[in-house]
Amino acid sequence: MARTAGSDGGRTEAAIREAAVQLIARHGFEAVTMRQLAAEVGVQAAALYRYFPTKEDLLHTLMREHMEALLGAWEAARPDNDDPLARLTSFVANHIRFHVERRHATHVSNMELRSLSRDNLTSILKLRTAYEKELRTILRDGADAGLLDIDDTGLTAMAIIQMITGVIVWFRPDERLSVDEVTATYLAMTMRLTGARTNAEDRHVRQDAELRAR
Amino acid sequence: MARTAGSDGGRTEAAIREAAVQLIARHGFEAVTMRQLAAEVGVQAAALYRYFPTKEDLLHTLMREHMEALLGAWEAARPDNDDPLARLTSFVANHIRFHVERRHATHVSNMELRSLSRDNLTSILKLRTAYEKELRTILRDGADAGLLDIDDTGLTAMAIIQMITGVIVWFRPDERLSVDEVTATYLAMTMRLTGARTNAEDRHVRQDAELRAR
DNA sequence: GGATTAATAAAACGAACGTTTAATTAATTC
DNA sequence: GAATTAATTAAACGTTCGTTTTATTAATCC
Repeated sequence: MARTAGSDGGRTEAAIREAAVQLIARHGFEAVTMRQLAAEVGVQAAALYRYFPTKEDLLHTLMREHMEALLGAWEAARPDNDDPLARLTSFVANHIRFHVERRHATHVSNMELRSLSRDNLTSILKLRTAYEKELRTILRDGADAGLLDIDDTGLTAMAIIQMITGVIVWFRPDERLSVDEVTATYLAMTMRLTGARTNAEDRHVRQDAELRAR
Repeated sequence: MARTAGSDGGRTEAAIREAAVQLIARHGFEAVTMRQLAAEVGVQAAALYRYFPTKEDLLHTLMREHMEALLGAWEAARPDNDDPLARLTSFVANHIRFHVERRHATHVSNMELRSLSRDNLTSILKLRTAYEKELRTILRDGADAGLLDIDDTGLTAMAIIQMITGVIVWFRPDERLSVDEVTATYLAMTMRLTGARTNAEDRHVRQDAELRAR
C-alpha cells in the first residue's frame, strides 16, 4: 500500500512527537524501538524517517524544543521590575508550573542526555546552563542587596533547582494537592533556604533593634 | 578454550559488579550489552551467565545491594539519643557522604527503575520507601517537639531528599569543595528549610523576649 | 593421582534492531 | 484532467542483541 486517505504531514509529525515523549519517558530512549513508536502513531516504521533522519535526531529535537520552551516561558514570566525577591518568586513558580505541565518531556530532557552524541549534547547543555544562570543571577543580586543570606551562590542555585524539579517525581495532578498549593509550599521553603528577609526572622530582628534603641 | 589459569569465581563476580555499575551509570542499562560488559571484565559473554541468570537480574542485584547498603549505613550512623535535630544532622551528613562515595551506583538505582519487571521493581521501591520514612519520622518528631517548623512533612521530606541527592549531579571530589564543606553547606540549607530553632532566628526570639521582660 | 567440580571459551540460536529501497496511492498544481 | 508532489506501505538489509549449548581446561577432593 501507500499514502492513506486523509493523511497529513503536519498531523503525523505532531503525533510522532507526542508519542515519542510518552514512550521515552516511560521506557527510556534506548528501550523504545522505532517500530514501537510507529505502532503507537499508527504508521509503519519507515514513515518516521520522513520526519526525522535518525532516532537520535528525534530525541535531540524533543530535548531542544523542551529547553527552548522553558527559556521562553521564563522570559514571558520574568517580572519587569528588578526586585530580586519578586524575580525569585516568579522563577520558582514558573519552574514548577512548567515542569508539572510537562512531566514527560522533563523526564526525557533530564534522563536521556547520555544518549546524545557530543555535538547534540553540547547544544542541550548550553541551553540548560543559560537557564541555570538566570537563577544564579537572581541569587547574587539578592545577596548583594542584602535581601538574601546565601553561603554559596552556585551551590544554592543547584540545590534549589534540584528541589523544585523533584516535584515531578512524586506530583500527580489529580491527588491531594493542587499545583498552586505545592508551589506555595515550595516557595516558602525556597525563601527560608535563601534566608529571604520577609518573614518572622526579619520581624524579630527589627523588633530586637527597636527594643534596644529605647 | 576453557577455564583460564588463575581464574576465580569470587574475583570474577566482583569484577562483573564493578564493571556493570560503571558501564550502566555511564551509558544506561539498555545501552550496555552483555558482550560489552564481558569485554570490560575480560571474559566472554557466556561467562556472565554463570553468575547472573539474566541481564535484568544483574541490574536488580546491583540495586538491591545498593539500597540495603544505604539502609545499613544509616542504621550505623543514626545517633543513640533521640534528639530530632541530631538525627536530622546525621541523616543529611550520612546521605551525602554515602551518595558521593557511590555516585555511579546511585545513578543506577535512581535512573534504571524502569528497566525492572514488576516484582523486582516492587522490592526496590519497598527499600526506598523505608529509607524515606526515616526522614519523615525525624521531621515529624522535630515538628512535634517544636524544634522544627514544617508545613507538610511528606512534601518537605521529598524536597530535602531531592536536594541532597542532587549533589551527585555536579559534585566531583577533586574540585573546589571537599565533601565536608559541601555537607556543611547543605546541612545549613536543610536547617533553614525546616526552620530549625538553632540559629539567629532563635537567638533573636529569645533576646526579644528577654528585652520585653525587663 | 584419578575423579569430580568450577570456570571459562567458542560457536551458534532465533529474534529484534535502526535504517534503506522501491513501489504505490492521495492530494495538489496548472 | 494530466503531471507532479507528498505521504505512506511493504519488504528487505546487515548488524547486533540476550541467551543457550557444548566442549575444554584448571583447580579441588579423596
